[in-house]
Amino acid sequence: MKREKIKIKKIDYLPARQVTFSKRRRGIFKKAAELSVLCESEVAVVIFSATGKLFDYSSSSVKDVIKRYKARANGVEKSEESLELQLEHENRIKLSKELEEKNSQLRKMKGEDLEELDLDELLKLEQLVEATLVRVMETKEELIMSDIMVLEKKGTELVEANNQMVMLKERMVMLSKRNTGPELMEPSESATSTSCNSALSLSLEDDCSDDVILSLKLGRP
Amino acid sequence: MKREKIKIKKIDYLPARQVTFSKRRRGIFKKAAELSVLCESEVAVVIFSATGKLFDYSSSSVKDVIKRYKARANGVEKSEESLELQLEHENRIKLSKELEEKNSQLRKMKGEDLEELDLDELLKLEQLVEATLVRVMETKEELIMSDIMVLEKKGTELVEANNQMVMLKERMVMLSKRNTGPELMEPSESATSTSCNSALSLSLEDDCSDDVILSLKLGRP
DNA sequence: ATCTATTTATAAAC
DNA sequence: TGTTTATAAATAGAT
Repeated sequence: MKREKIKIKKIDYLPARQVTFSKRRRGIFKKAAELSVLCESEVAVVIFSATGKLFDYSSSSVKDVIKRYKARANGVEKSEESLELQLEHENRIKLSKELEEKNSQLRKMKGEDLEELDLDELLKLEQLVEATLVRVMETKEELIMSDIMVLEKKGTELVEANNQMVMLKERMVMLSKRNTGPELMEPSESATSTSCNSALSLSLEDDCSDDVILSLKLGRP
Repeated sequence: MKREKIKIKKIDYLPARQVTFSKRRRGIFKKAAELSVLCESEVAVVIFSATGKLFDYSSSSVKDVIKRYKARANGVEKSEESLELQLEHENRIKLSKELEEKNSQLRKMKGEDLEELDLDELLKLEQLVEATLVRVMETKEELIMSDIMVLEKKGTELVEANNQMVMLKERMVMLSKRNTGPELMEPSESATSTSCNSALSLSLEDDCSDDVILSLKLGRP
């Protein structure tokens, strides 16, 4: 199976010509579609086969593109356009430029197209990006601290709740001792709590496995 | 230098988009031209850039193709076409088919597309080609023989002319002997001539270098 | 506009 | 028409 370079002249052999026609036709339509998307342009392709069959493609509508073509090709000048249309056109141009500018800025903020910038602009961009970075880190710290405080508060509440439960249990044990004797007496401990600058480790334990057990962690992994 | 696959979506970066637009636009026009030539079809491409600039290409005339498109797209039926046009069309189709058939035959005579033929057809083609070959060889032989005969005739004439010249010369020598004495007497020879079936070799010589000298050859090298 | 590494299109064969 | 494959052609990115 080897594919040869072909000369661009009529393909004599009919079956080959038909196959080539349909392959290349699809190829052109595909290219036209790609161009219209990549570059936001309006494209129309009209093809008549040797036998007179019509094939067409358009990114929008062939007829619209033809209308537009005729308007242009017949030399319709700006003076003939309505004022409103002119204004619309100018407005669109202006908006496009603005959008382009924003796109450009955005890309630079993402570190793209930096080779377009001179040293001064690069320094400014650097400052801008650094400032952004600082704000981001600050915001992050704030959020973390806020989370920590929420958790510490919850932890405190839980410690409190745990202590109350422990006391409640002791009371229940004493009550049951009075009723059934002292042989079921158990030891009891107080809960502990630790915290450091950017990480919180909190643990509440009770010797008895069916008691309340809490373990919370927060920090950079 | 690395070229990446791109996604078919609007190119954000304006300069890149402009470059791509012009490259691909030319690409499509080229493909359209190739298709029209390879497959004898009529192709028109109309492109409006994002800024509204018009670019077009057509194998014939964009306007003609558009006319044809409109006639077709608007559902102009055959009944609306003139009778003359219908006849023209039918005639063209017929001629195209004939041409196609001739092309096909010609290609087979050149030994192309032979895989399309069955054994019977191949045998016929072989006979045809062999007959052609025989005729070609015969014609060639005839031509050669005719050339040989022409040359033999010319050779004979030249031998004759040479003999006459020799005789003339002898007479002149004799005449000069009578006037100046016998010391300048020279020898003289008769010419020789040989010929065989398909090659002729003819040579006429005289001992004296300023006499007539002829050497002719014809044959397969 | 020019240069190439790559991707894409496609001619030939099934 | 659809699929496959080796090769030609187009082209993205860089200059």
